[in-house]
Amino acid sequence: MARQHTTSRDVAQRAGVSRTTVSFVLNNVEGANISEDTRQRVLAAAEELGYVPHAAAQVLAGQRTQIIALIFPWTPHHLPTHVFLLQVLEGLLRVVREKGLRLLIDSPGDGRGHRSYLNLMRAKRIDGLIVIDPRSDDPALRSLIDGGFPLVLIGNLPGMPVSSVDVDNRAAARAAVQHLLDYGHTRIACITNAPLPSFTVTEERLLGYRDALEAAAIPYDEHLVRMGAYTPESGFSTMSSLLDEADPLPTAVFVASDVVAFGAIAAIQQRNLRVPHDIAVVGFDDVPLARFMNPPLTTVHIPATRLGRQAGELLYSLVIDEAAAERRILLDTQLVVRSSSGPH
Amino acid sequence: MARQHTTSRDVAQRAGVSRTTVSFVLNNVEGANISEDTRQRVLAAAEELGYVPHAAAQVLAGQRTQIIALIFPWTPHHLPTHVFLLQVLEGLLRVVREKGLRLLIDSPGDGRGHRSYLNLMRAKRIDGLIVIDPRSDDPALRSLIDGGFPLVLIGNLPGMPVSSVDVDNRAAARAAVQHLLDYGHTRIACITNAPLPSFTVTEERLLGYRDALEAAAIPYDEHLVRMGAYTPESGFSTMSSLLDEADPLPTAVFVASDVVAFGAIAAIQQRNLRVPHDIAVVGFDDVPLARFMNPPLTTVHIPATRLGRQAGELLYSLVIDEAAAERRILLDTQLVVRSSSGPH
DNA sequence: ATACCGTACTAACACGCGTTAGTCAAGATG
DNA sequence: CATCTTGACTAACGCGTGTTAGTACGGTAT
Repeated sequence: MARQHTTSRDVAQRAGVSRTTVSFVLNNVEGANISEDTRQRVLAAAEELGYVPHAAAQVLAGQRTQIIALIFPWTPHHLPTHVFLLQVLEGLLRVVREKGLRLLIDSPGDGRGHRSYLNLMRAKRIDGLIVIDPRSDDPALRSLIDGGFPLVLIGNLPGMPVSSVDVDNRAAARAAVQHLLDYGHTRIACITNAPLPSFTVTEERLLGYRDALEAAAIPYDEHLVRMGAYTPESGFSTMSSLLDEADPLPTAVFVASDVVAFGAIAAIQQRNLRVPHDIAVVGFDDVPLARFMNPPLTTVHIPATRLGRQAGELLYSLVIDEAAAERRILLDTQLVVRSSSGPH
Repeated sequence: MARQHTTSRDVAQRAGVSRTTVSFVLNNVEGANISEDTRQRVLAAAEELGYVPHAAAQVLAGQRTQIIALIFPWTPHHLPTHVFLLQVLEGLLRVVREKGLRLLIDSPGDGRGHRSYLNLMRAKRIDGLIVIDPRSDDPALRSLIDGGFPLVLIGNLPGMPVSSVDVDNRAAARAAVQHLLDYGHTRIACITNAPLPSFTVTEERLLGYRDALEAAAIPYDEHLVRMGAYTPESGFSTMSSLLDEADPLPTAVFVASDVVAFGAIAAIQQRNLRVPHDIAVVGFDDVPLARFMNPPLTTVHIPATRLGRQAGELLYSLVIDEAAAERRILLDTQLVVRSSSGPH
């Protein structure tokens, strides 16, 4: 069996040169003087033997791993509805491919010790990582930042010296609610996501909601604010409870996440209320399916693919240039008006 | 700066023992006789120094990489609508976590040479891999199989000696169409996915469609069969063309993929036709959002999460036990009847 | 008294690569 | 002629681990 890894020694032997020469040739080392003749001999030998350098050996000899990691906060259970991840992957995989890297994915989970994604860096398994929706109380993140590891956030972590790519969630949410105000709505409910205190994203969107109301001099009514949990099911149930309990009913709802909005719309329609006629709905994310819903969903477009791409490129620059300074990039959002929202 | 990796030598020095002893202690080597006293000293030293073994060095010394890869055939561009991937990830990440592995993801793309996922194995970067929707004309797959690398398919590759986890797409599609026949429909259109000849999945679903028609003695009408492309957009446009050209209109459509069905439904509704009243729709996949559509989508449930889990466990057994025989696992599907289908 | 044996360790090798510091011959220079 | 450069290579080290083959030694059996 050819179960034996062919090593650079095999190539050297076949080409009748030393292992060093093989290394020089295959890595196109600048200062090395290799005659064109032997160069070709080495290349031919490597080709014939199907030589592929042993990754671990290269790493150990001081090279980079050529692997970066993407860490996302969603547990496996919640994953299937997080289309956002796919969009980020689209952008990120493009960069990864361009740069000849590989991508490892993981979620922090409860992963203490060995399982922690912090160990990915400590064990030098990866060159750097991207963390989506970082939690401010994550100790692993602190260690990474303190350790000076190449790290890019998708989201933000106020006050920490770390590179990030993000959107202005607060302003975007405010614009979405403003859109409803412009339509004449004054009784506007809000379904945001789980109140994990350290997830800044949902909090910011809630703040944007309050900003808009405040600017319109509409008092904040906590009975109109509910917490979903990233899933359409949670949208369905929280909207249902809202319809049960709110009196009078809201005439519009701002839902801080499209997939949750899908569930909310289903709940509204199940009661034979019509969207947007009886209740207008605005979502957040502009998931690919949003425009194919019935009715097509008015929502805030987040350039998720570009977030992924920019994060990848930023991380790459950090990996290549260790002295690179931290950078914070803010991408634009855009309100996409479709048919789920309308005049009061 | 503590930019220096702490090695097992450091631990040895601090505990006042040899590096070998450190290795014995930390790996709980069976035959080694280590006194409880020094054992504790070593453990303490490792803890104090925050020692984490260098992954590459471990691999080079003959250990496994503890990394497996998931290869999926969708280009970045098509990724965002492939919720199926997220579902598979849900199951797979669970296994990966249980076994203490890491997961690397990639798509074959056009990746020749260095970029090919084949090189992941050749460079010994991973211990094994899972390939979704394998193409029979993929040369990398052949090499992997011939090379005896640990490999599990999600999907199938008839006639190849390789482990796989799959569902019976043909039977499931047949059941879905039979459901429409039972409702009294006789003019049933079909929207399946791109006719890449080597993707067996879509072909099988089309065959199931034909099986059902044939059993009901309904002639196959190629004008009622269209090719989508995995996206809601493609569902929208193919359905639109079907509505333009088919005469008389079909009273039901079998769409071989939920996300495409969403687009198709949008196209139907845009013409002020009603689902299921004017045209009944049955999808395939039972994506998490299917039951929250308007109307809720009748579809074939695929246990995608379990596909991921089983594939992971199967792969793990192949990695651990090199002599393990190939296995083919077939999971059950189930028709989920909701409101997008109804009587003629 | 000598051979033996289990306990508690350690020296040294191998894994496969990148790379630094050479070697050696041929030609150029003083 | 002696010295220096240059071209074309190679011997040998280090990366950090796992592991095999040993060493030293106190205590038993013969």
